[in-house]
Amino acid sequence: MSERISEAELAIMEVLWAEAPLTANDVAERIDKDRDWSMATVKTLLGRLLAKGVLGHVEDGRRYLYRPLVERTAHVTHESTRLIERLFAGRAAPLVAHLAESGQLSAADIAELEALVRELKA
Amino acid sequence: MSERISEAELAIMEVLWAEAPLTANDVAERIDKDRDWSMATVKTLLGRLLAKGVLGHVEDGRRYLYRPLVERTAHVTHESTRLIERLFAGRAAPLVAHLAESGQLSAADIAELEALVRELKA
DNA sequence: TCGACATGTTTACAGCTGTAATCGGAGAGT
DNA sequence: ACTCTCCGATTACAGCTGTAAACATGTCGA
Repeated sequence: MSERISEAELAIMEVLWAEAPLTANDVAERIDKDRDWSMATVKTLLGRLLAKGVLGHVEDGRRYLYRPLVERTAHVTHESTRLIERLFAGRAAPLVAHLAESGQLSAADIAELEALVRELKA
Repeated sequence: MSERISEAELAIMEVLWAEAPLTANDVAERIDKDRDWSMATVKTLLGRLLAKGVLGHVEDGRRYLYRPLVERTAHVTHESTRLIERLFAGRAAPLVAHLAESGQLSAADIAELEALVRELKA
């Protein structure tokens, strides 16, 4: 299970994670405008996601209502884990250390981390 | 610049980030054994990485000595940023929060984070 | 000098991706 | 009943990936 979701497919999933079930048309309307996809593209991607088993559909008259079959959280966990495995030898802390060293942590991030750590210790 | 490095290509890069310059043969020898690649595969990947401009080579007699042209750190930053942008709206703290919620932080990770946060505040 | 070996280059080929156009069938309007 | 329209399904096609075989060429031992 847990087929890979590509970049373009992710855009479709995000729409359906935000709201479901939706028709193909609804999805197309909600896709980030500056992606500028044709309806055909949206239909292709919906088809592929169905084939991959990460989307499901129920018939509604002559069209489908699509809904996600995997949760966003599961996907996020999957992708985060992959990154950590590939680039940080499977350990999460070095990722955070790297973010800090490469200046990718804002003051707000640091404050949040501090609160988070306090909770984790509790 | 900064062409995408694929999964298989990354294995080659890791070898060269660990030690360079190396000949194609050296690289093949150092590739993780259980990846079980033929010499041909290694040669193809080296060629593609050269074409992408992330590897450089100097001639050494009739063969090449390959060396990375991008630093591992730069690549790691690039990939981390991509993940954070795609799945966490560009904010780093939610990533860490997610790792915590999905139980991907070991006790050691938490200890490290604590130390890290203390340093960041300083 | 001649064949074996090493090494980079070219070609191969299936599967995935991004991006679509086109086809075919079912309703809707006339 | 006939046509227009909507919608999923099929087909298209180039570029990237994973994995490799075949080719060309230069070198080195016999």
